[in-house]
Amino acid sequence: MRKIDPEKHAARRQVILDAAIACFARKGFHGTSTAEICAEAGMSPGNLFHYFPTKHAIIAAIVEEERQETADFFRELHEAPDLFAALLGFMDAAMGLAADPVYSSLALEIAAEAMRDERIGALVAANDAEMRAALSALIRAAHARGQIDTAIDPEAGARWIAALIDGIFGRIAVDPGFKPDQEGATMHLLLTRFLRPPRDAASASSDAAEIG
Amino acid sequence: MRKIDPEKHAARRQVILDAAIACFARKGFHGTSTAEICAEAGMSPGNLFHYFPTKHAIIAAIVEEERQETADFFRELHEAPDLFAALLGFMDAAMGLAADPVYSSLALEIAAEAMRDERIGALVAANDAEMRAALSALIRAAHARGQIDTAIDPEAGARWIAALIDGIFGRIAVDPGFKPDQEGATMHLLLTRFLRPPRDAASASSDAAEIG
DNA sequence: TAATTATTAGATTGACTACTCTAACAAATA
DNA sequence: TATTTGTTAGAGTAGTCAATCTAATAATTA
Repeated sequence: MRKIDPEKHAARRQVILDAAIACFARKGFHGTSTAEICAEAGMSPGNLFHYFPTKHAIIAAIVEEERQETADFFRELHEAPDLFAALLGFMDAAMGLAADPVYSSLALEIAAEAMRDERIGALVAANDAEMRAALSALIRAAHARGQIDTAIDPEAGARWIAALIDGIFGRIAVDPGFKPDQEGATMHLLLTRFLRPPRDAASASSDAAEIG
Repeated sequence: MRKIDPEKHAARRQVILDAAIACFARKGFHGTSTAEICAEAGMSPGNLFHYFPTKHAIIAAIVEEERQETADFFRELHEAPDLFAALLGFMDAAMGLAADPVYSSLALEIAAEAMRDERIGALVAANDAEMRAALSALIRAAHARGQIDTAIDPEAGARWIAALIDGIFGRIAVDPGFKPDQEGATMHLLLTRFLRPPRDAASASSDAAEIG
């Protein structure tokens, strides 16, 4: 008998995923036919459906791939001496990804699909929760080292940092004048003012008073 | 002969638009068939296509409707005595809209469609440019009154405020724990620290130094 | 009232959809 | 070598899609 070669199998799956990513970024999930993915991947529908049972399974695999990549990125982040600087580095990396039109189109498409299809929604929500958990852990560690203002609640801070990342992708989608490589300075200023510990106790408490 | 009654005509169009909004929010633009819109609107396809030549024209009309509403909102904003407070009010209103699942689904769907269809993309970009122009004008006026830090460039500031709004909708899409009515305080803190004039000149310049 | 035209219904069309089926081919084991 | 089984192709299926067409009806004006 013959056994399945896991490496070859995975490589073949990846060919399909890469083709699907290109198509979904170009025309969206529902705007792409399985025939188009077949053409991009250079294979027959019989072959494609040998590796994925449904079109839905393809986008689910893409979301899972995404999760892996984000998790890998965070694994290295905690070793940095200055955690606030590490956070800025993470945000710069997010800007770099957003600058890639394929990546940003895909991210937006997945977010939209998450609202329509609750199976995708659950996967995306899990990814997001994982990222926010890493971010709030980073904030907590930075609190201990005095690198981020303890007035910032770790969970709330993580949420708004995540919102800012979502916002970057939103800008790419609707604002052709938003150039990631020129917007880094303002983003750093925003994050610095939002998160950095105040120089003296008085100014921190007066900020808090203003938001009442 | 018989002339077209503009009021009746507009009302009938609105029935279709409202039905389409409900459908698009539920299942997305490409996930919704014209037959579904007909069912929701309670009319035949012949009738629907009497008022809109294509399905695309329907979503285009929805985007235009959106533009009107945003413009109306900004018209009143400039008369406020405290422009920073007015901005916070605007952001609170955005959070209120985002809390409506129909509105937020639709906004995300339109953003995703803007990346796929350049005709929609152009409409959405025009809306966004209009909103950012209003925001930067508000920042400039606030500069003159000392209500917003002059270290914030009006255009860059407007871009990142817009990014924050996009981010709110992103949170709604992927983070079920994001409750708009509980996140206002952190948002106000972020905006206050980002935009408010510093209490003394020294701290403003030291912020600037940190982002180098 | 007669003529005109806006409005509406609903069956229909041809293209397209995700996916299946059958069968051939290729590789690896016994 | 013989056999098993993973891999591939491509025609085919049942159904859906946006949009059209024909024709009937309702409202307005002359």
